[in-house]
Amino acid sequence: MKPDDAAVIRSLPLFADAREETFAELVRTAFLQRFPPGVTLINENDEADFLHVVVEGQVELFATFGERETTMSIVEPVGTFILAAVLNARIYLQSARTLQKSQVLMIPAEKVRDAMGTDAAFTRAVVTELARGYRRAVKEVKGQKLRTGAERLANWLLQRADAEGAGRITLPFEKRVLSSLLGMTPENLSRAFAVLKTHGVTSRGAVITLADRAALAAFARPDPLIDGPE
Amino acid sequence: MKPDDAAVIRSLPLFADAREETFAELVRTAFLQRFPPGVTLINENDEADFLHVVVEGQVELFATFGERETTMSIVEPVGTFILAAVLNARIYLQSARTLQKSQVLMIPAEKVRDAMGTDAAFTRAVVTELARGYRRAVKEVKGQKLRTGAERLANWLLQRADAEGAGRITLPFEKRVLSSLLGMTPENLSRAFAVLKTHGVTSRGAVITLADRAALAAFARPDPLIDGPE
DNA sequence: CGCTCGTTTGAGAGGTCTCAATTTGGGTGG
DNA sequence: CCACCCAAATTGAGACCTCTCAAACGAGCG
Repeated sequence: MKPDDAAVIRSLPLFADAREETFAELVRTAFLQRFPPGVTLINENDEADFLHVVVEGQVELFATFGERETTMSIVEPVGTFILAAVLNARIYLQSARTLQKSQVLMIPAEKVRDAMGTDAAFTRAVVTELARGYRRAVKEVKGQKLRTGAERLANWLLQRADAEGAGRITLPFEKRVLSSLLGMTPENLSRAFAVLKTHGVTSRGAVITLADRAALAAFARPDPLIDGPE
Repeated sequence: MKPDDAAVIRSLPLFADAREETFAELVRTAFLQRFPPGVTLINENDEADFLHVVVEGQVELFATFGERETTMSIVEPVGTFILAAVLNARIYLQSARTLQKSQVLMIPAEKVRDAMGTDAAFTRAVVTELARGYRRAVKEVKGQKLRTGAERLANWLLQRADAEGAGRITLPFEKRVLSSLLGMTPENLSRAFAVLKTHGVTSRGAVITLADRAALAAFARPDPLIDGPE
């Protein structure tokens, strides 16, 4: 691993407060691997062997039930995934596949658990990160149960626009993935976009333009208790 | 608080491994309050002041979006709620109200955070409990996105029947609450029960009978990665 | 006994899904 | 650089699921 990769990972909330020895030991025993797009990294039902850190690229977390499948989240640099399964030494609830050429750091689960026993600051960071993820999942449930598909899309667009600080968004992945992330079919996403056209949303390919933010917000009714990043 | 109440709380996974002083301090500064049914204990958007432990009765966690409302979970003795908000000193994402006459222990959030700094075993238990809740929430998302209403009901019934070890279930709360917990309307729950009639499910009032577990399971396709308790 | 509230049933509208047919747009190879 | 090609996206039709509104039913309680 390159020194600046290590520096970026070190700056993650999860590792920033850890002691030097703790971080060194975690990184020393970790593997940094490159993957082409479309590779399955983990399968639900497998034992949680590694904490994963996306250093480069894009990873999709998804879940299945019989033949049905849904996208649970997209992890981009620098983000971690399946912390909970690692901590409780459980099996994965979600599968993961690369959407782009990616670079992933894999830290042995055992080392993470060991580090918690010896580094209180790291443990505190783990708690904070876990609680953050927990709250994200709760918000996801709220969005799914309380909003329609078009509302979820509208709020996703608003959030994205705010993050990019513009009225023009470029989708970071295919619409098919977005539809699954929002809990609908690709066909339905198209129709949701058609609905939002009456609120100033136009799309050409992957480029979405929000002509009237206020009108879209009036429809979406964004709520920090559902849309907030944490 | 009565000594045996303290003993029950002490036996919770969250507190079982804590040092004696830690537990004593937490309980010493806590309030044990009784509430009649229908009382709102906390409101989403309020600051997280207390970790709540349901000692007796039944508490409903719910969330709202505009005029819409949905039940997030039901907490029964002895269970805790809103741990994540307490740990990260954030606002509540969910509201809570009593469904029955209840007794709730309220531990000041600050004391919980303090205890984590001084008691590593307690901290470890907090991590485990958090991760458990996180995984529960992920499973909830999976169920909502991957299953139909009737399927969610069927799996809920199977889980309940297994817990009670019988083919006959008595609903622990109103069907209205169950419908909201499962993410549908009361009318739709009735129709879901009608669907399950063809799979051996009959109901008279709050008493549900599963005549043919195998047939119901064939319809529900229970999955430990969605239905499991943790 | 009769009220009240939860539940059920019915009808109709809206939302979502599947299947199928086009259209679009990006990527590749000539 | 361009034409082709294929996957992704859109559009349409019909079925299914879910929601709302309304009314009837039933159980529990005063």
